[in-house]
Amino acid sequence: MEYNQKQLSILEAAEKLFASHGFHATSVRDIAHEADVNIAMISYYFGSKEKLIEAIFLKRIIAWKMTLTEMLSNNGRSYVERFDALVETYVNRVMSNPCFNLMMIRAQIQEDIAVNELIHENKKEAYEVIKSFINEGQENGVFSGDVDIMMMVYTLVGTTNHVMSTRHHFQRMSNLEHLTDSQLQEYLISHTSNHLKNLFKAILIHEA
Amino acid sequence: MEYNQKQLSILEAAEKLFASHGFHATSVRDIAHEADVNIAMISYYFGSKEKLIEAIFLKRIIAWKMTLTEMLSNNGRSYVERFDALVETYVNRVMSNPCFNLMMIRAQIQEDIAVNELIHENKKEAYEVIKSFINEGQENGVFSGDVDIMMMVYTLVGTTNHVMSTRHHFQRMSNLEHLTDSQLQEYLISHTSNHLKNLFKAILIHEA
DNA sequence: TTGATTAAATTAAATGTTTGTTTAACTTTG
DNA sequence: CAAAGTTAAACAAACATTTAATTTAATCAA
Repeated sequence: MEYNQKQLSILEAAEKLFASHGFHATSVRDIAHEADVNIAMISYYFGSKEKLIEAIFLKRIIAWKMTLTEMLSNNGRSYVERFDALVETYVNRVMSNPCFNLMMIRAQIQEDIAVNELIHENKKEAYEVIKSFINEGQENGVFSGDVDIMMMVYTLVGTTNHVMSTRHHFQRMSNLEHLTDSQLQEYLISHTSNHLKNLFKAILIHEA
Repeated sequence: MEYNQKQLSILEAAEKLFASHGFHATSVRDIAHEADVNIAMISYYFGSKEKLIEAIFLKRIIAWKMTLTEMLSNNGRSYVERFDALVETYVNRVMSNPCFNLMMIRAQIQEDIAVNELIHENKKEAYEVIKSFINEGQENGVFSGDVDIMMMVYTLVGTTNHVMSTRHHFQRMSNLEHLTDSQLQEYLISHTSNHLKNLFKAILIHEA
């Protein structure tokens, strides 16, 4: 799991190219060129193009699982605070790593890719963690009881993914073409997470 | 624009294969085989693989534009009724045509595909139609004034797309594996549109 | 209704390019 | 000096597209 500099530049280049052109449209030659290494190094280090994409997913998925669990099990903060943190952190993470998340979206659509099962298992685990958290909040009377948690998670993920993956459409439609890429990213993070937090609170929090 | 039976079976086969494997992973040989026509017929009728995908998009986009405009400009129904119809019809349309909509999602992610500009123009048009409708409802005091219409549309599209594109993950996570594909589809349509209608009404309708 | 003529439809085969991967030779490193 | 790293070249397979030959369908004068 420890990668040297050459392996890391291959992983980075592959993530970038797989994200913008797709797995099949990206040749190992393209990756080698982008990473500035010889073509044979990819087979040498990763075995094959398929194994390469698997390595990319594993690296990211493990990192997210840790963040999620730590974030929700932190008992120093209230349920609402932790829920807000969940939305904010998720949105931030997706917007800050467009390349990887585009790969993720693509892989979920594709049915014939090997990493698909890996993704499903980890999505399920993540969902169970969130569900337990909400259920706990419901038992403590903080969250409303008649919430479809699954659909709420789908709205969180679906909205964020859609904003991220069509961010340049969004930019043009909102007349934000004067913003730089990082300014746009900042705008989308705050805008999307505020929108979602409002939306969820409207159905999740008992009226005072 | 009038297609014969052979052209239609090519279009149908291509839509199916592009959707499940992606544009680049689908060879014209695969399409020819699925459509049960000779390989050369695809170049003969559509010129190239690129032109073929453009033809598919044009066919669908024109149909949706008509539906949307008719639906919202129907003055026989109230604003709320028309808004509900918008959500319901959109969700229904996406869920009932998974192949085409997966192609759409894919194309929006991909930056180097020719149809991308076509999609952007039509998304913008559709958004303007919806925005005018909501604004009209706001002027008439039916809808709340402080709604981020753009983000709401992104939640509609994002949630629906995400449910549709990961519908088999959804099925497994919800323990609905006993349902047939068409039963699942029906379940997802009602479930998703109800969820979204509730969500939007919570932020869109003035409290009575 | 015939037979000739022409354009459209259809085909198998060939084209030249690009693909992922391997090889075998070479260089660097410990 | 052996193991790991690196390379250009070679490999067969698959790719989109074109070609040239053949069949089908339509038109129309006799």
